[in-house]
Amino acid sequence: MKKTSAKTIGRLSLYRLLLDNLRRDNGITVYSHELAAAANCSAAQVRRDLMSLDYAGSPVHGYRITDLIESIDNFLDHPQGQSVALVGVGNLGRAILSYFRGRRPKLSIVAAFDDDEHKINRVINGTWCYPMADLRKIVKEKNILVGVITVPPNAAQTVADQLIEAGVHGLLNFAPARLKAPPQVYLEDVDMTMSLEKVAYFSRLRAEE
Amino acid sequence: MKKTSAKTIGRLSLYRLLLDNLRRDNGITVYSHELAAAANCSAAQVRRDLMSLDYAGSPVHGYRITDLIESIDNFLDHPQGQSVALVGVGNLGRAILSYFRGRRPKLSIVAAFDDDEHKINRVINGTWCYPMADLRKIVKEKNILVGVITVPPNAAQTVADQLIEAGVHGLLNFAPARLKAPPQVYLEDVDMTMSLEKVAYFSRLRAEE
DNA sequence: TAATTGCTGTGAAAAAGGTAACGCTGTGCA
DNA sequence: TGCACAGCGTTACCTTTTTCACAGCAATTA
Repeated sequence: MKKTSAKTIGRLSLYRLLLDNLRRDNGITVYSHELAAAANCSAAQVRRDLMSLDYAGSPVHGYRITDLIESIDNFLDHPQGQSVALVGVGNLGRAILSYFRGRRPKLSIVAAFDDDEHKINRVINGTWCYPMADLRKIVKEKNILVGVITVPPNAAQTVADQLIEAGVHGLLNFAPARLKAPPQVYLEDVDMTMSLEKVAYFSRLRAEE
Repeated sequence: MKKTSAKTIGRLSLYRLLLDNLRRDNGITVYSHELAAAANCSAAQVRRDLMSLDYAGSPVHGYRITDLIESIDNFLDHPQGQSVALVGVGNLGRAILSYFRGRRPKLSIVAAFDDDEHKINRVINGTWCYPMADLRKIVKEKNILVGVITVPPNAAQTVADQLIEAGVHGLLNFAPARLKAPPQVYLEDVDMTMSLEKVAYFSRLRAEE
């Protein structure tokens, strides 16, 4: 069994989203080129990505939407579901709590953490907010493997260390800082400044033509 | 002159952030391997990325921090500054308005748009919020080249079309949907669901070892 | 002065990622 | 029936991106 690249994993997640939309519109089957058009990529790309799954489409009818979704679910999701913790209940943290609320049945933010007395020990945007001091205990209790970091950049590394020490194996970092983590921890940065500056740069190039 | 890849542009933006931190800590010079350590990449990568700039480091002292920052500024920023519009002042939109507020002098969100009567015609998180009907007029008036989309997914394409029609050449899309845009528009998606699912997948793999 | 050191810039090699092409299969139609 | 077709899975190829390796250079040391 050969391992699947992070890019492919990302696209599988995207395909699932698009397939959910198609199913909602009462679609039954879909061809690779249709999925490709929806995903802004090539049909060959789609077919290649789907090779990671143990589901084969029909050359005649394409892929059965429900079956394909189920295959992606089996591949991406943990059967018992996975719990996520979010640290830093500021503007961005709260927005993300709302954003993910109910989005994926098998992957939900089950605990938020902050230091602010006005935020702790109550429900914020649907999620209970604990004090930072309880982080280790709750992460272990709830068997949390994934941490989302939405604290200011100068606090990000400390928070990451605490999460890792508590047993987390994946971090999604929204703070504009690069974190150090041991190799057994998967680290993904969402750097909005970087993204915006990229868009600004290329929009200038395109506009000049 | 050979064109610079999107990945390199992103890393240049990252280097600038890291260099700003170093300068704040009274650093004078920096070696490629130091910058690489801070950026979680290789020294060769750093040196190659910096080849896009017309600034050369000294083999003995490395790079002068202020000079390097200035070179990146010259390369990435529009000399007169660039204006950005944000559409969709929900939870995420407001968080992003706060997030970017004052972060980059040459790149600022100068207008927000929404349809909600409670949000329009007033300042929200430091930015004036206009009704959607004024989008075309304001974008042209303020010479806005970049649009940030933080509306629900079913409205995203319509908003994108309006922005493009108004003359925008770059879109930063936060909605979980893939947008269609002509080739003269640069399109970047920030897909938080995808990112979280990627982290969840790999955290599971790492934890199993 | 001559040898040594450590880092830069850059060509060459390697790895990763994406595309094109082909054999295969089941269907529709003459 | 037999032929053309359309799309899948897969391999081979090509492009992009990253890493390796080394010449060159200024300071330092002997």
